[in-house]
Formats: sequence, structure tokens, C-alpha cells
Amino acid sequence: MAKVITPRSEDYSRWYTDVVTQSQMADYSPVKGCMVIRPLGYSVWEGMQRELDARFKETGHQNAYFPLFIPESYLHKEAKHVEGFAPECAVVTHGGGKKLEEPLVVRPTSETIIYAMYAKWIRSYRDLPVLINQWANVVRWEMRTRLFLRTTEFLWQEGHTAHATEAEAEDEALRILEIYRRFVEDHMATPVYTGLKTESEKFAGALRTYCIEALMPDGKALQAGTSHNLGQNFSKAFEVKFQTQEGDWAHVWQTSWGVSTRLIGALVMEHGDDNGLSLPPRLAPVQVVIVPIWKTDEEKRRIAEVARLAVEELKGAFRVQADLRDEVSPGWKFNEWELKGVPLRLEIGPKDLEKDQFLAVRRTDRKKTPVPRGALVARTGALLEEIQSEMLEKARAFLRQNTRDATDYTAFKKALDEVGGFFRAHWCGSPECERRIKDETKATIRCIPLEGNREEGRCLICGARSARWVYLARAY
RNA sequence: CGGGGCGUAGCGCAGCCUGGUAGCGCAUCUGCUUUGGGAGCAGAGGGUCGGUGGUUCGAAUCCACUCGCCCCGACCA
Repeated sequence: MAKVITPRSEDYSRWYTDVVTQSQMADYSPVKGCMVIRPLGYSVWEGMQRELDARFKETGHQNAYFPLFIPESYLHKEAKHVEGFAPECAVVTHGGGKKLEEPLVVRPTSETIIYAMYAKWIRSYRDLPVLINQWANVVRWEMRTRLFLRTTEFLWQEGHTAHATEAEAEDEALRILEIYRRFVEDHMATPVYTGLKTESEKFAGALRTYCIEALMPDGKALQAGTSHNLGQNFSKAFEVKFQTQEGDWAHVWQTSWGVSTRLIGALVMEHGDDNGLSLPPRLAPVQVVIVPIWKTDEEKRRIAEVARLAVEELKGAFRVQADLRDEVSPGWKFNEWELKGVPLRLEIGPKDLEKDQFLAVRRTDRKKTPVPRGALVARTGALLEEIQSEMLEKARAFLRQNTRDATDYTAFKKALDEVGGFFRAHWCGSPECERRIKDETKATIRCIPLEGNREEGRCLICGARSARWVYLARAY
């Protein structure tokens, strides 16, 4: 294997594709727009699932599973929803060699089929709240696809809740948004801006859509998760009603929320470099790899034994493995494990054996630190924590440095082309101005912060009075 | 759907313009020497040149049609 990754500065898009395929996270499938998630990529997803699932459970949610196929008519029950999703639906018209009486839509999202079930299950205020999540695949017939970032089929989780009051639903939507924000910061080492989507950007059928927005190194924003307050739009369409304590009938208030395998794409871009993937320790399927170096058979015997003992010692606390292959050189292993993003490498060769130490090398900056064998567990833990927090700090600094105030439309357009990133800009709130920005610059309002953005100003576009600023960026 | 590019060995490519029966690098296999940043030498195996049709004595090469993928734009997590 020679140098296989196109330098990021040369061609960002190819760099991304190279990292994903060469690290063996994923590969293209025979079906256009679809991808195969290989063991490395899937392990990262499992790590995400593990963390998120625990947080959902902690906040009272349970997992369930709803069918892949949705009767086409269900999709039509909520006007805005069908308008938003119909164009990108895959539809099954035949089964068992016969034409179906009613076509089945392959779920692009599961609101409709889940709420049809909720209508059946919910009778009383005592049945509320319903807090269900499902881990599933969904299909959206996108025109243009990219590994992880936008594929025809993708994996995600979708939470669907039903509440007795509007306030409860709003609390739920915000609670989940906070779970997402903390997960991507704490585990993905990816800082985000949180806020509200504009009317034109919100989920088809939602009352309000909250989101987390990250910034990629090429200056483009990436929506990393969404949480919707659906109000009563779906409960009215699907007749999800309950009897209140007072004996009246009321429609439930609902939320839905999700993050997808797109997060893996964000992780690749956020931390990767010309040597390949660089995974934050908390999500790395392999956190520590031990690479032995030997010449003679005697060295091989002794060093392999030390490596095995180290794995024994570390495996209780870390995801660790030793690369004892004899058919490839140490140098080859260094490159391979760096390509695969392992955050910490422990080298052990004759010189280290002499000094009764390992040589720790960090993936992020290749900084080398000797680690005495006696302090292996403690020092490894400290190094991994250090790496995790430095990755977040670096990403935070990048986000900070690439968030600029925009007060002049011409200057804004210039900066958008030259450096990209997020722009804080005043917006009068009119759909016309929002439209104009999008049409003229391809940038969109990524989100309206929930707080801290109240100040008097002038709309970047029309100059009208504005009471708040919003985040603008070009996005994936 | 528009613009661009590409389909030749597992992977990356050359050959095509100017037709003559397929080559290079990496990988794989065997052997020996190697191992602290992608080792060296010697040998071996591996291809209906995306598909269909046409032109021709002869097509990877020329012509027509067709299929697929990637990249850039319009829709989207």
C-alpha cells in the first residue's frame, strides 16, 4: 500500500472519500447512492448508539421497532409532511409477483406509521407521556449522495413522543437537543451552535425544529441533529386523542428527533488529516494499539510477551489490541493504524525493553511520550483524556475563529467565498430576505440561537430594523 | 435533470489519437534476506479491455447505441 490519500488541501472532496474508503470505514455499493458500512465504520456507529441509547434510557425512553413499509395513504394524512417527503420516497408497487392494492412507501421517516399506532394505544392521560425511540434504516431518494453525509439509505435513531400538554412537548424537544449537543461535544469533540430553524428550513409537518449545527474544516456547516416540536399537527391528522383528567378529549402534543450515520461523516471531517482518520478516544473502536518492534527471535519472544501482558493489563479499562503480525514492518503498522484513526499507539522495542517502558505516540500530533511499564494504566488513561479534551479545544478554537459578524452584504459575500464559516447577521425575519440570501449566496440561515442574540440591528439584506441576529453559512 | 470525468488483473493506471491479438506499479503466492515511519532480491499466478451492435482480413483502439460509477450544480439529515 502506497500513499493512498489525496491531500486535503489539494482536493477536499476526494480527501474525504479517500479517508472513508481507505480506512475501510465504508465502501461504495453496487446500488447508486447506497453504501456499505464496513466493520470499522459500524463500530464507530455502535459507539454512538451505546452513548446515545444510554442517555435516552436515562431520560425515560424505551426502544421499539416499527415496520419499514408504510401504506402510501398514511403519508398523505399530514399535508405539509407529504409535500416535503413524497418526492424523495421509494415506493413498492409489487410483492409476491402481484401488483399491490395499495403501494407501500419505504419509510423516509416514521412519524405516520408510528402515530397511527399511537392512536390505537393512547386512550387516557394516564397513558402519557409515550416516550419511544427506534434505531432503524430509512430511505430517501436523494439526487446527489456522499458517503455517510447523504446516502439513499441511512441508519439513524428516531424518537417519537406524545405528551398531554404543549409545554411538556416543548420541554422534551429541548431536553433532547441538549442531549445531542452534549453528546457531540463530549464524545465527538465537536462543538456546535444550537438553535431554531426558520419556517422554510423546518421539518415538514413540525411546529418548530431545533437543531445542532457544526462547522467543518472546509468552512461549510453541517446539521448534526434535529429535534422537532410537532405540536398537534400529526395528532390531529392521525386522531391521536386522549381523555383528560377532567373528562374532556384532547389531541396529544408530540415531538420527534433524530441523529444519523451522518455523524460519522462529521467525525471524519472534523478531526481527520492527510494521514487519515483521527478518532476521539471516547468513540474510537480501538483506543490503544500496541506495536512491537523486534529483530531477533529472542527479542520477538520477549517483546511479544510484554505486549500480551500489556493488553491484559489495559483491557479492563480501555479498548486495546496488540498488532503482533510478523509479515508487515513496524512502519507499515504505524501508517495503517494512523489511517484507521487509533488515538494512541504504544511502541515497544528493544530500546524500550531496556528502559522498562513503552513509547506512547499520539495520533493527533505524533507527540511521543515514554510511559514506564509500572504506570501503564494510569498514564494511558491520562493521555487519552488529554487527547480527547485537546481535540475538543482545537475544534472550539476553529469554530470561534470562523464565526464572524456580518453587517455589510457585499463584505459578507466576499468573506463567504474567501473563508466560509459561520456569520452572525441580523435578519428582519422576512421569508423574502431569507430567500434572497439563499438564491444569491447559497448560504442559508442555519439557526436562530435560543438566547444571547437579542440586540438591535439592521437586517443584512434589506436594512430594516431587526431585534436579533442569526447564524448564516453554506451547508452540506 | 444540467455540466465535467472515468469504466483495461484485487486496487491505481498506461496503451486508444495513428487498428496487428495487452502492459506498468501496488497487492497476492513461493523462497531467502529484513523489521524504531509504508523493506530488498529472485521467481510465479492472475485480464470474455463495462455491455450490445457495426466497420475491417483483423478492434482495448474507429463508429453507433447502451449500462454503470465518481466529481461539480439545482433538492435534502
